[in-house]
Amino acid sequence: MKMAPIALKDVAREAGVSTATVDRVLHGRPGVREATVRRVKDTIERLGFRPNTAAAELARGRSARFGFVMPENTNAFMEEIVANLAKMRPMLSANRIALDVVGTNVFDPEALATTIETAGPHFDGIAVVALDHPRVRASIDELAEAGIHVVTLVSDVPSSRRAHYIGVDNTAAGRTVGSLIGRFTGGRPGKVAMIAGSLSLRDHAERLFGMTQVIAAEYPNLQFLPVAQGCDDDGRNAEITRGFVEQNPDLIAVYNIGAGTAGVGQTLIDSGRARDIIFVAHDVTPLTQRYLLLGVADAVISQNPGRQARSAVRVLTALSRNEPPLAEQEYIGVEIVMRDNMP
Amino acid sequence: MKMAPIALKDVAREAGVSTATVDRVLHGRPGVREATVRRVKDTIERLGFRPNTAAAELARGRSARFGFVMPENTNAFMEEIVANLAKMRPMLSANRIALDVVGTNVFDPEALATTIETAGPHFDGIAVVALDHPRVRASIDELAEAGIHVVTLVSDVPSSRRAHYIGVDNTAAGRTVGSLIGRFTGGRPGKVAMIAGSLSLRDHAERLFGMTQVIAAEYPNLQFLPVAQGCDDDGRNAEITRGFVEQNPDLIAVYNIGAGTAGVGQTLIDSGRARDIIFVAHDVTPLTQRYLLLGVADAVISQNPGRQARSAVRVLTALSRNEPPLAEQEYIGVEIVMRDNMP
DNA sequence: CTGTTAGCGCCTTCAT
DNA sequence: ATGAAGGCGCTAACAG
Repeated sequence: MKMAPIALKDVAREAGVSTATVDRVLHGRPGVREATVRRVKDTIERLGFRPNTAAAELARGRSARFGFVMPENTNAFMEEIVANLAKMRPMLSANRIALDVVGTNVFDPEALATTIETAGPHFDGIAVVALDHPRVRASIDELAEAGIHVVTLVSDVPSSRRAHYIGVDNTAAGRTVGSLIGRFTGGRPGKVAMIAGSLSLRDHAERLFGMTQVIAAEYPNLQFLPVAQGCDDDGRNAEITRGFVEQNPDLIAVYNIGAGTAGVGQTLIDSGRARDIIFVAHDVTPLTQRYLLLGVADAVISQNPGRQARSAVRVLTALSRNEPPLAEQEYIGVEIVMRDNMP
Repeated sequence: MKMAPIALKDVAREAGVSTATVDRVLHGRPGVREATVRRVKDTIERLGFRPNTAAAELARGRSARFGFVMPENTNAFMEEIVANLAKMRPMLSANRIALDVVGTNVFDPEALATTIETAGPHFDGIAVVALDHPRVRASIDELAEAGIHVVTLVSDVPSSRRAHYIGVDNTAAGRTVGSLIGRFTGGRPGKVAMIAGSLSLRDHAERLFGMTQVIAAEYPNLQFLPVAQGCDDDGRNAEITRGFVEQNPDLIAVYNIGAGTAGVGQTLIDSGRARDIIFVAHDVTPLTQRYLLLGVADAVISQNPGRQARSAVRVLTALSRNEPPLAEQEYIGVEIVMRDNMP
């Protein structure tokens, strides 16, 4: 007892019009009398008709190509995103959508903007790991103006015309770290060290802001050491950390805001104080997982790269079909990963 | 300069066979000489052909109907799942897949098993919030035997023939809570109270196990009070909590393993010790969010209901198409939610 | 303004 | 063992 699903032609018959007219009404195309529109809409409503996606896709026969503008000097996190994109390719190509990854120096506004402007027009939509800079913003706006969908990935340019930001709220991430460190130190007094890659990176600055905000307001037992910048480099970070450890016997917590976690971690281990000093870092990698297991790191803040990759593709796909992305589904949260809830 | 994508007919032409033969090879159907199979496969490989999903779906014209066997006396978490399923309906019906929610008493093995056996055959696949009980296991195995895909949701029956479990590792969730409480108490001595709904529920028992395991092994400063069972009921939980608070001036942490969090929370607030006693509960709801904001709750463990709903549908869909679900994408992690990283 | 018609790319009888 | 041909439900070009 399975009845055939309602098709467009059923609506046409019931409404006493042709399928072409129903199609026009369905897509709000002009050239249909108001009265007819109403009648068709009523019929659609009455029959509970939903156009078959597969048929529509096939008939439209259009394909899409999306570009991902990613940093060239890959770190583990970015590599994960790229790897996940690669993993989706077969499935996507079965839906006639193609993905290209374009490498660039995302730290150089000029280079990034040029890449966006040059590569952008080849695509139906692009995802950009963006630096928040006027020059970059202009290039994004220009593309958007030209009808190419732009989404920002991992790092946002809030004031631009990007259609969507896929990534976490870095201030919230920082606040979370602040609370974690505050709670983990349990009221004991001591010094807290923060190591950023570069404070001219929006995400690093925001994380730092959130973290210090919470600690300053709620954990008077903790004192900040001056923020260091290590360019996300293991060597520099190791040196910086060594300085902190040696000069501060009362060092109680370290927050590595960016990459270069190996440099920080190894120095803590070498100092013999790894298990006493609270250490919070970002991104789940084999290294940070090991640190969690060993008790070197106490928590890792993660922004699920796989999910961000899939989300970016979904959003770009939705945009190129003129459908609204489902905000709730695309929300990327700040994830706290500890030893016991590692993926 | 956009070249037409490779279609099945291109493969047919290149291989010197008909489209029907290519189709047979593509789906491993019999009736093709070994040599031909090889030739066609090579051609597919060489051209990088991927069958167009939309066209395949359309031509197959099949539809699917999935059943969700859910608890009848809804709690907020289950309601969220149902609400999310409802939200997906329009999109799914455009893909010719329908969803039915079947209510039942999931705590009564007999009732649950009967529902599974009765409702199951009407569907192409079902998702069950399952109780781990021989009677239930048998009904799942029977359905699976009959070729109906079964996935367990939220609560697993590991030894059954279910094709997939969509939910968190509750032992890991418990261990996470143990670590959180251990860290948050920062070495101070005190008593820890645990309130379960019922220890005959697998998930509650597992959470308790994980939590006590960690605390017993790593936080000798903490002592357990005897586990209470409050049937996930606010009233019972309030009473239980009152007992704990009044009789233990050194109560330092409370873990509510199941639902009925309002009962626990309100009692803590009334006692005036809410901010001093560490309180960890499960599931993000308006209530627990408020508790986090107020400092009544210190952390909430979440198993994203929306994600589980979507995952269940994706997995059932994949199964009914004889495709393997993508394990990585369907992994549901234990999420730690604190005041600063609330969704 | 509205209808006719020819596909989109694959699957599925039915022949051969 | 293989091929020919007719859809699946919707869209778009072209008539009228």
